[in-house]
Amino acid sequence: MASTWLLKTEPDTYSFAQLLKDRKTNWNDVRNYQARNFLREIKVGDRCLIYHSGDDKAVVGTAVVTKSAYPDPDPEVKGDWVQVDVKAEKPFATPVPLSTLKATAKLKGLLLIRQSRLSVMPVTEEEFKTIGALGGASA
DNA sequence: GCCAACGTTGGC
DNA sequence: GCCAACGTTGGC
Repeated sequence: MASTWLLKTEPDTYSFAQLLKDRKTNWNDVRNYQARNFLREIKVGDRCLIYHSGDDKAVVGTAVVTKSAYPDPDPEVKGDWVQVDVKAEKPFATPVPLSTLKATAKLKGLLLIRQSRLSVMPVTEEEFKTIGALGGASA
């Protein structure tokens, strides 16, 4: 059974718009053990919310996993880090800002709110649907 | 193995 | 630009 996740990115570094343009990308540069452990649990077909930190601070769209965790192939990378491949699914008609996430009772448990520095985190099916509805995505 | 110091991230 | 949260590092 597929899981749902939230992936955070700095729009200056790699934006969802760029992902839409590329259609798919390797989600690399995660350098946090907790985030890495979540990355390893991600499976092909899992759906992800894409969140922009920094200036946007909003969930901007969804993506689908096309390859589960594999070692970062960059020889410069020291240590046991992994990445996954994702393809763009759809952009939200209306990006859902952090302030809205915080103001929504159903989303009180979001890890994003409790632990803002985590860059890869699980979300529940219900949270995924709730955020999708707020963003105007058709399920 | 503990804890203080320090660095980084991200929101305001 | 500041501050809070949290992770990492290094001394003991």
